[in-house]
Amino acid sequence: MFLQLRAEVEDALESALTRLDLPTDDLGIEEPPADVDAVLASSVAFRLAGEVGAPPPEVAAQVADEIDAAAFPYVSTVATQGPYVNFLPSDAYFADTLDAATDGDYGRLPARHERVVVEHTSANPTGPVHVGRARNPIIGDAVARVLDYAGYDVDRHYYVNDAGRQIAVFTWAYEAFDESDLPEPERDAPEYEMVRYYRKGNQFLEEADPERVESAESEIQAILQGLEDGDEETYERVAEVVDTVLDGMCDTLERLPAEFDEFVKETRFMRDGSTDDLVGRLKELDCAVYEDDAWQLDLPDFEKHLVFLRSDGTSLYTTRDLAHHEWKFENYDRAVTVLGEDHKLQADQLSAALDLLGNDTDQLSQVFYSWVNLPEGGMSTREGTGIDLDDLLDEAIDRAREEVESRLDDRTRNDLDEDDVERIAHQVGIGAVRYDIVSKQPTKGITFEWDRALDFEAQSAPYVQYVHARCCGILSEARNRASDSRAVEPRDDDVEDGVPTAPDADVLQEPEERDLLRVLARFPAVVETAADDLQPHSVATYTRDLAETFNAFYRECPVLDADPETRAARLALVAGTRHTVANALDVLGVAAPDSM
RNA sequence: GGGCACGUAGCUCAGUCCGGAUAGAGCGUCGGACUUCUAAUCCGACGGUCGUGGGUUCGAAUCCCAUCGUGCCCGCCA
Repeated sequence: MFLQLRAEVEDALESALTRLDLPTDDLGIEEPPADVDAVLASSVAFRLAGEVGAPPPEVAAQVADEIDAAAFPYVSTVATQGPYVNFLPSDAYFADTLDAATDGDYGRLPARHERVVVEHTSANPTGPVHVGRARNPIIGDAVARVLDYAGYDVDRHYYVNDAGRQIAVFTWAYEAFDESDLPEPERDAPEYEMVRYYRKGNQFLEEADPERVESAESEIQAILQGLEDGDEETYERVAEVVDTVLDGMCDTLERLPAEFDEFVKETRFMRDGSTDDLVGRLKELDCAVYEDDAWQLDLPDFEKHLVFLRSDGTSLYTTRDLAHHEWKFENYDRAVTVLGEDHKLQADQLSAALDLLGNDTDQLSQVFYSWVNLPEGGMSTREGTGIDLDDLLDEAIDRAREEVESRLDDRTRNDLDEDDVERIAHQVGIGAVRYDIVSKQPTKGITFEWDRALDFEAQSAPYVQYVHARCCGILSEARNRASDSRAVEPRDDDVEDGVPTAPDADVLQEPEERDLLRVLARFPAVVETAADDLQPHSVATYTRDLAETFNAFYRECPVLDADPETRAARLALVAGTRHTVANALDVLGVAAPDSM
């Protein structure tokens, strides 16, 4: 509704200014502060005061006079407040909001028939997923979800770096060392078992005798060369390591949840010849130079050259990534990549090179986030420093379970069985971890601290999830009472699952009811903006706003014991809130518990 | 040295891209509210030179310049 109202306000202002013979390039539309009744306002009078030769409040009055509110279904009144022109919503605005929100798909925007690929995580398959990396799947998955809600046709890709030196080291180490030389794995999972070879191999290369290191290096080099030459046996050796570790990592990522439609391997673009083809085209570019026996690009606006072919004739990660991106452009209308801030320069160079190759780089958007560090520094798979994501999630679930159980004791509730407790512990524990990360601007630095990451108070997931549980509680109670009364009186045809299908929004006149409807009305616009800006965290901000507004309604407006007409309308409002909270949390990838 | 990000209440953050109505939350502190549709809730109080200094503007947390602090990057690694 908000989107339509905004369109009406634009229309109203534009035509009014045109009739007054004033410029319409900046309508000054904004959302007024909370204590103003209007849903939208315009500050255009400030700008036009000079031109008109009158003080802003007078200009505002002229503009307001020129608008006929009756011509716009969702505008009831156009009023000035000092220099501002305020647009107040009509009854139809509230009625249609109530109606729209009771749809389970509320917040999903019409299909755009545009294919988007969201690439995220893409962590090297070298070991367990640690918390330092966890921001990528959480933000990436939320970006994919918000685009999905906004009507895009979304695919999620994990780009698998299976051709780099680290993977060659890993493959060598896996084949060279015996399990009896390794420490016990930290968990009974493939990536925890495998990472021991990786760490052992790296340690060996740093500490062993020079001759032994040299012989290891030649084996590693042979693996790299085998991949470059398209040797089938080498691919298989590497794939065994990569696939095993990746499977384990994905089990962890699924817990968030973060799932992928496709795992795109880097070697794919070596095997299908597209990297060779790309190298040929790069050499033809005007800025291509051959220096120090290597082919490089002298990119404008970049200080350093970008090497795309080594002196030994092998390709680099960036070269393959160029082929990878051209492949994305062929198959999708848009490509979004979620990357750590340390990849910023590389991403800019990639973009510049793609542009020179004749691609439309407007199709490519990159979302950057800063690393999660420990108070004592960064996390590293190779060195084994860091908090495993599995441990964080387990701890979160344990703490959530304690919370649920202590509440059970306090309230002597008997409506939850063991399965319920376990389900709630998972939803709340994982939701809290995820919400904590997705609700912040990705560019802000985060230092990991257990107590802060697992704080269930504060502005966290449980606060919002609780609103969903409350809504479900009211609705299920309404159903119970409806089924009790059905024995004596016939079921009302206008009632579905205890919720009236055609409620009368006009009876919702309490300020708390109106405020809630206003917030509900904004949800589709929030989704649209979050998708346009690739900023899912703004949806998290919205969920807090919605939860707070619902809690005020909950305090002031009894639902089940109200008179029948009010009860019906309020039930619809609760149902609408439930869908909105559930969908907003779904955009963030956070579960919405039916009870807590 | 160069580039990019970040700096808002004691702490953690919205708001900044696209300038507008007394800068909003939560935590913590202090004080209140459960015979009521779930108190993981709500209400109140205290708390801010929006890093600093200039500039643009009728108007700046928001735009520009400078400066300080922190992080990241500047490899024939990925």
